[in-house]
Amino acid sequence: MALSTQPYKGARDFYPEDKRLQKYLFGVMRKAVEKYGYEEYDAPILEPLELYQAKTGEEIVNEQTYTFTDRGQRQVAIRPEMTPTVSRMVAARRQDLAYPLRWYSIPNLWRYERPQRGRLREHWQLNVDIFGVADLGAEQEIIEVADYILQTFKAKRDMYTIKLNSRQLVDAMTQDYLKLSEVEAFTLSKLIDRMHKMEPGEFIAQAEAILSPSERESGLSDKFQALLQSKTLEDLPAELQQHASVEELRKLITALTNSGITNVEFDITLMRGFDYYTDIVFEVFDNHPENNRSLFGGGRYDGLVSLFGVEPVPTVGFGMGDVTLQNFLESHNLMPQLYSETDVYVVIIGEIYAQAQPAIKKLREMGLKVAVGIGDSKIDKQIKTAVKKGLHYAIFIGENELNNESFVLKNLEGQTEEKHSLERIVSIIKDHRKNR
RNA sequence: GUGCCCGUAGUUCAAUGGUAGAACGCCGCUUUGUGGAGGCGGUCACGAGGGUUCAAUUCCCUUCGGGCACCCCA
Repeated sequence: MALSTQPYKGARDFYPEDKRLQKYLFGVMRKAVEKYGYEEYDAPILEPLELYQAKTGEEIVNEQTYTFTDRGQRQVAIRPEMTPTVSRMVAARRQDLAYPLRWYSIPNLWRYERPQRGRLREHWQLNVDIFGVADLGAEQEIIEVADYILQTFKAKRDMYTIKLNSRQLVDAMTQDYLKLSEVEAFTLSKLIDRMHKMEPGEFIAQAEAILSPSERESGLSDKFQALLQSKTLEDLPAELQQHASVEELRKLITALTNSGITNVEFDITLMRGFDYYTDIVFEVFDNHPENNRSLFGGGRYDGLVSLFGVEPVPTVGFGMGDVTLQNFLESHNLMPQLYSETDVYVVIIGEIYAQAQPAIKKLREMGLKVAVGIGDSKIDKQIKTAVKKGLHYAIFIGENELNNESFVLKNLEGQTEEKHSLERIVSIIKDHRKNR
């Protein structure tokens, strides 16, 4: 029985053309976030399991995290997300760092799931966080950065919507306004998270199941449903309008709108999966009918750093997954044509490989990325190889060329050939590289 | 973990209760200093196991693999 050539379930092989795409995506991300002064960090893919047990969210830790016991009997997890790790790093140097801290990373993360569209077991996720800013300026900047990245990918505003909510508003709603117990409030928040995926009747039935009999009788269910109909902050009941979080959301929406980000809206049903969010949360939704889903999101998590026994550090951040981003870009036709890194293929004619070396070396010294047709004596095969690799140019080097110091430059797309000196060839190819 | 769909050449697909075809690809030849056109030739497949049957790639079951949705989430 031969070995399988398939990659591990839910993980991807990156062939050169795939890696090229990944490099493009990551390159755009890096360039965008660095424009805002964010610095790259990294960390191990393995962490002690208990790092995730405190705040990540029950299901993710218990059922979706890859774990094993190492030879020293330690419980080890393959990181399912980056936020606990970066919080650990900040806590470790809590006193030494220059706040506000602007950090980013593009780690690969693992979750044991059944793969499907937009979700695999291994994915790469841009994590962007700002540490040490307690006021709304942090949310504003983080959302601006998130938006800027999409803009850099040439997305238009009608392609996506940025939805905002506040965990504090949700708490005020469930605990103060509806007077639910903490357990009921938590269960209800998870249910609200799924509201848009359910039939209204089904949703009501499940919501009522959470409430106690006396709560049902006092008409709480109606009150609750009316609440969820709120499409804007102004639709909220007067009692809730007084809550500080409403004013915060209002300020944030105004600030973002003023800076040109007009596709933001309040969404009372937005929850986010992680338990560590403490205040404002946001999520970016794809508006494309074929890919109508959450793309990525984030929010404020002021309590994580202090889990490591140091003074709290207020934090806002988000994580953008590569798989969903790719779906987004494909749905909206925003994927660019990508080319090989290699500039030119040298076709060797005859047994002159050794004699051709100085010319090849010169091409590289003058700045070209040069692949040489070794291993094949036949010219047609060498040309075919270059075409198949998607290169634009081939240079022929044979006895005549070496004697005359004039080389045939073949444009593999236009099927044209010109004879030039090496210097001239290099400048032609460099021009082409610049313009594509 | 639950549900639905699907496993046939390298790839995308087809047909059939009597052991399979195409397209593209690949290899060779078609002027041994020129590819992508055309021509000729060639290469390569029924995921695995069991059952029903005279006979299974086809029907049934199991298993493995893949896809999609749910759960959850990026």
